[in-house]
Amino acid sequence: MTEFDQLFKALNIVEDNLKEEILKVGILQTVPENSFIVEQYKYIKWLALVISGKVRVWQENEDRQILLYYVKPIQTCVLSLSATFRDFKSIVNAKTEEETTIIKIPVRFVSEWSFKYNSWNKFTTDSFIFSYEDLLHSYKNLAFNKIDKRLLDYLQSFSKKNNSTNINLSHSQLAKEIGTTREVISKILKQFELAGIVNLRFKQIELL
Amino acid sequence: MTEFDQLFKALNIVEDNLKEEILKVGILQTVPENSFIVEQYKYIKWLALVISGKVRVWQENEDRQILLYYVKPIQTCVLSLSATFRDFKSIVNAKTEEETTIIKIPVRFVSEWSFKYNSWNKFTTDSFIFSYEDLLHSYKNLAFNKIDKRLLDYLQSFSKKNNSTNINLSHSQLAKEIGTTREVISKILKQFELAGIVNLRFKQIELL
DNA sequence: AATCACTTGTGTCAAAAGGTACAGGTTCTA
DNA sequence: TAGAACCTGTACCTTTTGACACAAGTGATT
Repeated sequence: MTEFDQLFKALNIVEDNLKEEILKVGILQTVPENSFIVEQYKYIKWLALVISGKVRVWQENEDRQILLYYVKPIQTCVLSLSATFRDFKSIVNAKTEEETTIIKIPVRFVSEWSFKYNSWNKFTTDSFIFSYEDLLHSYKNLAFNKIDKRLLDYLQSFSKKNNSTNINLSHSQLAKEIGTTREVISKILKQFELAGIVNLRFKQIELL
Repeated sequence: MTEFDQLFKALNIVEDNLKEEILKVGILQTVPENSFIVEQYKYIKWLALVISGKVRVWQENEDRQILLYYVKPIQTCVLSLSATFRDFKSIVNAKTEEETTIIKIPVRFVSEWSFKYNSWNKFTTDSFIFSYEDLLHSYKNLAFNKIDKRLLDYLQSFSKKNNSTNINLSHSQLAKEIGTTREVISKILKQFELAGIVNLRFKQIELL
């Protein structure tokens, strides 16, 4: 099965015309690790659909940064999507964290198709809805929970997603995801260890 | 001009068929102050479009709450909108803060029209995009800025929206919007006054 | 003018989180 | 095997924010 077929299947694209159009204008591309897919303040020319790999999307200030979400197969970055509807600049950064295969669609087709093809319309709408709720969840989490709770949540959902109780992340990586400093993470993890919640090893955290 | 005509004009609805449909199924309603439009965890049956008045949308925890946004004329609550696309429960609360006139559309039409009518499609898409960026802005603000900066931002944008340097809000109302306590607001406002940024009067803050 | 509900001001203390500094551990590679 | 680069642990201090307590001001109503 080609990458395009995977895409059609995952997005429930049944219209032959749409398939044809996607095959005609879509560009399959494999991007190495640590490459920027979109950069803050730059114009977006393509909508990238991730077929395999992983893309990290975040925003940054002068000194700190905050994770917004990861784009995984088969998804797209909502913020690129929203930019394509307005032919606008990106307000976030997105960078591959592994070798990633994407299908690129020139922006001008994206909004056109959403009115022309039902399945594409559903895909864009669902992307917005899903992402909005995801961001809302993060916002609520940030507003109501202290760092220890947020860290524990992060570890648990990470473990769940990767189907392993071993989390191979350094303290500074965790700090970057959660939006705090390395020392704070180290201290809290130590508390967790004393409380019997985790085992700490070099670059590895085991959830108990 | 009727409320429906106002709506058509504001949303650039030109299709006669769509106008007809809206007139047929839409219900014009005037809601008194402090009424719930949607309640957290309850099913959404109608999409409410605000014609005049003001609706506050927020989320709450056990003890605290956090403002998400206000729905003003002519807008709709994105979260209701997203719920209508999935016929789902509300994850927020929305309550009128003034007497508010709304047009209610039964949910099943909302997604149907978005594929059928270009202007409706544009309206829903724009609502999602606008709201997403709005929420993103709030998220970033919460993540990177301290309370004094957030308070000042709030005051300035409030003043801008209402076209007046006088802000008639009590300290506890401000605390509720920003997600902190009344005392913290009082102290920060006092600092602002000493710094010559504001004048404080009873239930009124003048931005200088 | 007395009362009530609400608002504002402020002092003290505690908790949460961040910043600095430094010691020492692990891994890799030249 | 000696760095270099990165990771972890922790002590100490500061800033930010929140919690509690209480005094006093304002406006409306009776």
